[in-house]
Amino acid sequence: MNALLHEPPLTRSVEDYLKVIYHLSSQGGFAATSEIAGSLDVAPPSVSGMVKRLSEAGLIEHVPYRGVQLTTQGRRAALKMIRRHRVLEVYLTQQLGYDWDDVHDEAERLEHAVSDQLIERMAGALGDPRYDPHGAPIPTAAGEIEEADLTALADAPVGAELELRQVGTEDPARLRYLAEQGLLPGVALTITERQPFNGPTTVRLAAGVRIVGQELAQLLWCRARTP
Amino acid sequence: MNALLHEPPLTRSVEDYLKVIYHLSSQGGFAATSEIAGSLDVAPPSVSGMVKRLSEAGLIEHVPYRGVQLTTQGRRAALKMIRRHRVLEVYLTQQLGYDWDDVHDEAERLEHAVSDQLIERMAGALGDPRYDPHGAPIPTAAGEIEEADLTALADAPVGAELELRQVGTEDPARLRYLAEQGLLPGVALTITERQPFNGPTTVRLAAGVRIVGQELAQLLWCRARTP
DNA sequence: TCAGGTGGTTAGGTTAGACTAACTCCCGCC
DNA sequence: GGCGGGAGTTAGTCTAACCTAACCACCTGA
Repeated sequence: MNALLHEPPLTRSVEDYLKVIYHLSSQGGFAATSEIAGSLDVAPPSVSGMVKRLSEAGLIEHVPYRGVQLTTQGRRAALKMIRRHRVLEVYLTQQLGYDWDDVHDEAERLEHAVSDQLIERMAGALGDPRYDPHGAPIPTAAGEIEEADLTALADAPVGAELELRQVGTEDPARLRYLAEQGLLPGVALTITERQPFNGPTTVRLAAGVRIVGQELAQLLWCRARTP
Repeated sequence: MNALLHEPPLTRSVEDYLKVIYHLSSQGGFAATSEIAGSLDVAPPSVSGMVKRLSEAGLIEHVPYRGVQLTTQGRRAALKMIRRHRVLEVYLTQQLGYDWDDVHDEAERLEHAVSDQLIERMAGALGDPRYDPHGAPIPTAAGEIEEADLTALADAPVGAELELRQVGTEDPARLRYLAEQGLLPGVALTITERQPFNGPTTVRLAAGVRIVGQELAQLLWCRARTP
C-alpha cells in the first residue's frame, strides 16, 4: 500500500498551489482559501476545486471553512519546488548575469521544467549554496530547510546591532531600491532612531545612514550581530 | 490589421506541433496527419483537432486529406523553438556536464519554459555557437538557419573523403555507440569499402577503421572534405 | 439571540487537449 | 471503372483548469 509507487507527476498548477500553501501556512496554522486565491491570482471557487483534488491526492489536509495544511507528502513536494526555485535564482544570478530583482519570474517558469538532475548539477556548480540571492534558505535535496529566528527591522528596538539576513519581497522596484541603498543580505546595521506611529527607522551602515519607511522595514529580516 | 499585436503566447502543445511539422515538411512538401501523430505519440484525431486550431491561428496551411505546411508565421515560431532547443543542448553539455546522448530530454522540457532573454544569455556565454552537439545548425535569433548540402554516409561512394557534419538521431543508445566509435561531428573519414545489398560501409578514421551498418550510415550526414 | 456580512462552497459553464468509435475520402488495383 | 482498404475527419466523451452566479456557514455586534 505504498502511495509512492506509481505516483503520477504533479502538474504545474499543483506545484504552484503547494508552494503558496507552504508559504501561507509556514507560520503554523492553516492557509485560507481566499489567501491562496489571492496569492495565485485565481477566483476562490477555483481554489475550492483544487483543494478537493489535492486532498484526495493526499497532499493536503482540508478542514472545511477553516483552511488547508500540507501533509508530510505535500510538504516534501513543496520543499522540492522551493529548492528548485532558489537554486535557479542563485544559478541565474551568478552564472548568467541576472540581477536579484529580475530573477524571480525566470525561476518561476523554469522550476516546473527542470529535472532533479539538472538542479543538482547547478547546485554542484555553485558549491551547494545555502541561501538564495534574497537571503532565503535553500532546502537540501533531502528536504530539510533551515528555520532561522529572524526579526523584522521594523520590530527591532532602537540601539540593536543587527545583520540583515533576508529580504522578504520579490518586487523588482523595491529590490532595486534596496540594492541602491546597500540594504543587501549580509550587511551589518545599527538602529539609531525610530519615529513613532509606524514611522521610519533610521539605521547606520558602514556605507552611511539610511532612513527606512515602515513598509520596507517589515521586509528586512535581521538577526542579532555576533561581533 | 497587424496580427502581431496582442499575439497570445503559444501553448506547449502548439510549440511541439510546430516543431514536428517543421521537421516533417523541411524536405519540401506536406506533413501528413499520421506522421505528425506518430512523431508526437498522439492519436490521429488529436492532430486533426490541433490542425484546425493552428490553421485558424494562421500558423499552418491545411489542405484536407493532403497535409499541412507552415506559414511564414508558423515557420518563425518553429525556428525559435529549434533555436531554444539547440542552444540549450550546447549549454547543458558545455556548462553542466551533460553528454550528447542525455541532453535531448532535458532540453525538450526546458525549451518551453525559458525566456528569449535567457536563451540569448546562454548563447552569449557560449560565444554564439552555430551548431548543437549533434552538429545540427542553430537558427539565429533573427530566424535564419543554415541549409547545408549534406550526404548520408550510406549514399556516398566508395573512395569519398568526407567530414562527418551531423548525426541524425537523438536515441541515447545509438549516440553512445557512435561516440565510442569516434564517429562525432567534425571527424574526417574516408570510405574504403561497401558491401552490396544495403550492407555495411567501411570507413577509415584517424583513430582506425570502422564498419558502419546501413541503419547508422543513414544517420551520419557528411560533406566532401576540403583538405 | 439573531441578523448581517464575509468568506467558502456548490452548481454549472468554458477551453485546450486528449481519447475512441464511426464515418468518409481518395487512390490503386483488378 | 468500380471497389476496397488505409488515411483523414467528424462526432462525442473525458479531464484539468479556469470562470461567474448563487447559495450557505460561521462569527460578530447590536
